[in-house]
Amino acid sequence: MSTPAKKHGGGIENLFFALQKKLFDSIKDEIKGLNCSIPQIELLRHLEEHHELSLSEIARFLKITKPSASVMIDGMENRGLVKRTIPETDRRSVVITLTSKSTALIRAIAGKKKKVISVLIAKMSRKEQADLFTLLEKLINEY
Amino acid sequence: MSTPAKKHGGGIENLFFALQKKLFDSIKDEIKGLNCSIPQIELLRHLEEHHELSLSEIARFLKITKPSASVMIDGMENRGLVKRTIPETDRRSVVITLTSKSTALIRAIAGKKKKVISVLIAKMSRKEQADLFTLLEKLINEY
DNA sequence: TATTGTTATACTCTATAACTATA
DNA sequence: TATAGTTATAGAGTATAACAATA
Repeated sequence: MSTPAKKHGGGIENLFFALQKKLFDSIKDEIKGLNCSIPQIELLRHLEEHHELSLSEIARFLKITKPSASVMIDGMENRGLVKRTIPETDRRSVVITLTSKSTALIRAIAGKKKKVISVLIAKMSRKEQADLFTLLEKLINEY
Repeated sequence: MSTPAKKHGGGIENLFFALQKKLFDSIKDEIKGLNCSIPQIELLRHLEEHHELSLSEIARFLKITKPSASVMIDGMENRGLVKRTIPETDRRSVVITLTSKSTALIRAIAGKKKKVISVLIAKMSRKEQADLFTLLEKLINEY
């Protein structure tokens, strides 16, 4: 009983990474056709939560460089997904916000992601689902 | 008690995706400098388990097209990480195998991935770890 | 004809280096 | 001088279309 998980190629870490790959692959399938990369979707979700972010904050959140973030925002701005504003308080900086178009898109994406998870947990009992979420929550909050 | 997880922006699915992002970000940090992308590492791990794979099998596993797989293998072959062989039984196909260099690399990567997980679960009790792994295992095996 | 893989070409994501504008 | 962001350029990863070799 001291080694609870031994499948998927030899260790508990592989269990996590197998799950991670499956989630990743499923999301890719689901969002195909929405014309939005996974980092872009993460950004939209984060913007929905924080309402406005500077370019530096976006780069930090996505763990990419500022030039990369700048280019990404260029593309998203051209597609009408975000808006750049220069605040009067510091005219060097840029504030990025959602648009009505991206607000609608977020709802569509949230639905597709929810679908991935519901398939994933469909065969677990209510009790198992509750236990799993409690443990995942603990894991993430302590990280 | 019917909705066990409500943090991280409003739903149980976000818990999964928050975990997924954290794992992904951590792995990226850990493997920085090894000069290997995450798909390439997944492939090496898969090759270690299956010993040899055709190009089509690789494309299917990574969920990329055959031309993309071909290009990826070009790069990995140039860096001495895989070897192409043409089997006598079907001279259209290609068999990809590991090299001694990549066998060593896999060990290094496995260590780094293990480290990510050990940090992640460090503050959980043995009982919690065991419960979590049992549930994750069930999740993945039923998927 | 069907299958396996490659080549040609193009687009997206990311990086580093050098730059501009503002503080 | 330091900070926030942009532009120029390059490399990796991926795709589609067209191709070659083998079955």
